[in-house]
Formats: sequence, C-alpha cells, structure tokens
Amino acid sequence: MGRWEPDAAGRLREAAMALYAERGYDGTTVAEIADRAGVTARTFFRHFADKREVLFAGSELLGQDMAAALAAAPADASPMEAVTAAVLASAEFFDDLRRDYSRRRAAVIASTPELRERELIKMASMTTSLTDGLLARGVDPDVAALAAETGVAVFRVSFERWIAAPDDVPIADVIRSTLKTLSALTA
Amino acid sequence: MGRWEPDAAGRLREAAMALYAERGYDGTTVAEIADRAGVTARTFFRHFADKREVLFAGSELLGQDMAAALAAAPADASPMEAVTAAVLASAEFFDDLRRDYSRRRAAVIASTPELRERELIKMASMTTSLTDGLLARGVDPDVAALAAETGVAVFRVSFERWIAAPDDVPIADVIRSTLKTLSALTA
DNA sequence: GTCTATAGTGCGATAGAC
DNA sequence: GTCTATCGCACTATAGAC
Repeated sequence: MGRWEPDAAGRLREAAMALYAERGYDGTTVAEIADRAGVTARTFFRHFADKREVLFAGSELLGQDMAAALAAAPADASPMEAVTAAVLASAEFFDDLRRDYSRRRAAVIASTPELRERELIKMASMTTSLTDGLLARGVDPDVAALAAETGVAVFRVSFERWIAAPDDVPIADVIRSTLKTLSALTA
Repeated sequence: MGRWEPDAAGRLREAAMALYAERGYDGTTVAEIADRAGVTARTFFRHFADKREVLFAGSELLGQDMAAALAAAPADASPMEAVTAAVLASAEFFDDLRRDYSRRRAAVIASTPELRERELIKMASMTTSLTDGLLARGVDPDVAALAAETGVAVFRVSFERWIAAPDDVPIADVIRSTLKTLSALTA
C-alpha cells in the first residue's frame, strides 16, 4: 500500500460535488473540499486548474472520443452521418452509472452563473473539434460549420432530456429520438 | 445646438472599437476610450456597465426583435418556420452599413477570450428567448428546445459567413442559403 | 481607509515506489 | 539513484466587511 490513499482526483471530485450540492458553489471553499478528500488545498490545485475545473475535468476526454468517432466513420459517410456517429459516441460516457452524478452536476451548474459560463466554453470547444474533424474529412467549410453546430445542439438537447428522463432510458435512445425530431423539424 | 456633442454612446462605441483593434482589448483603458470620445471615464460607465459591454450593447435589442418576429409568425406556422422568421428578422440589424463594424467587432472578439465568453452568453440567452417564444406558441418542450438551438446555430453560421462574404451579399441571402444547407444535411 | 477570507502560485522538502 | 504525489509554507491578488 502506498503512502497515500489512491485516486485523490476522484475523491476531490466527489467531495466537491457533495459540498457544492449541499452549500452551493460560492458557499464552498477549496480548503473544505480538500479536507473532505483528505488532502490539502495545494493538492487540489495540482489536479485542477481552478475551483470550477473540478466539475469539468474529463470533458476534454469526451470531446476527444467524439472527434475520434468522427474520424473513424466510413469515408463515404455523409457529414451528418459522421456527426451522428460522434454524438452517439458520447453515450459511452453517460452510461446509467453516471446518470445520478450527471443530474447532480447539472443542478449545480444551472444554479451558478460562473459554472454555466464554463459549460458554454466546453460546448464551444466541442463545436470546434467537430468542425475540424469534418474539415479533415474534406467537407466544405460552410457545411462543416453547420453540421458541427447542429451536432452539438443535438447533444445538448439530448443530454438535458436524458437527465430528466426515467432511469431506464439510455442516452443513446434519447439521441436517436432527438435526431428524428430534427429530421421532422427541417423536413 | 446643445452643450455637448450628441450621441456620446455612439462615439464611445466607435472609439472603443478603434482602440481595441489598434492596441488590443487588454491594452486599452476605459480612460483612453473616453478621451477619444471627448468625455470622461465617468460618462463611459454611465452608458456601459463595463469595458466589455461597449461591444455588446444593442444585442438585447436583437434578441427582442427576434422574439417579436417569432411571436408574430402565423399561428399555423411550423416551429421551424417560426424560428426561420425570427432568424431572418436579424437581417434588419445587419444591413450593409453595419458590415464593416461587424467585421472589426468580430475580429476583436475572436482575439479576446473574455469577449468570446461574453458572446457565448449572449447566444445562450438568444436560445433561451427563442425557446420561451416557442413554448408560448404551444410547441412541445423537446421540439422547442431543439428548434431554438438549431435556429441559433443557423444564425451563428450565417453571421460568420456573412462577414467573410463579398460586400454586396445581404445577410438575408446567407441565412436562406444556410437554411437550405441544413435541409440538405438532415435529409 | 484597514482587516479578513479566499483563490491561486512557486518552490523546496519528504516518503515511498521503481 | 530517479520519479511521483504529496505537504507545508510563503506569497500575490482581490473582494467584501467594517
């Protein structure tokens, strides 16, 4: 056994979620989070750049996985088919185990302007990486930009619906349903 | 003639744009902007809440006009038709006279993270007001959320395309073209 | 204006794993 | 010996209370 308990980052994430939910984001100090996780505040900042980031770590990974799925789509897939593959890849991240965490996280973010901003930035970078992926596939720039924006719109709406849905509905089903709604809308 | 030159707000906007473009956003002080506009810093803050706001004033008006167009759409219009009316209403704002200002503004915003954030927030509130407008029309919540997101995506992409386009292309044409691209994408 | 709490940084020291 | 995760402390900056 090591000198310290393993997975300090995971403990910090859990502690932060619990405290943010309990006392609110502003009412929680980094020292309290670190305390609950059994480390010092200094260690918190080695794992997370700032107090917000503890709720967003891993979202780069989500973006990367979506970009990878986009790149892995068949060469003859249409732009929207490729984007669909990317959005469906997000389902790997949000299995039923993550649903409860996702719900609590969404509630905290919704109630804190500072965190909402950060969320918007993450979504914007998701759009950028989808756009880049489409350009790399040789898609026309205007089409790429619109397909990426549309894909992120589908993701966003699906995620919201998923956390509001009953526990037995998988996110992939919600995404497919949202895509159907999109087709109906624009038909 | 009055005691002061009229349209202090307009002069402040122009002065801010010029200085931001010249020395960058961070390299510009409010005092310098006020100086160039021939007023004091105190007057700057009477017109704008902060240094960023000088570039975003009027954007609430854009959102309101879009919401009004949405509400004014025929009762039997489909959700996407209503959203289309709202997005096309933005064309009133971005006539050819505004194109040059819009280009310079976009360049400054693109080069300053702080301003990009602010822009994202503005877009998010545009999404919210379109969603609310659709709900008021009795549209199903899931459909409303997706149609609003899609509408903002179309606006965003169209605006980018418009400022990159030759001077004689009106934004309304770009919007219609983007909507066509969207139909083709999701077909 | 001072005082305090908090966010966030820089750097050297330390206990273990390898 | 090196490498890694942590501690501990001193530090700056800023916002709010008083």
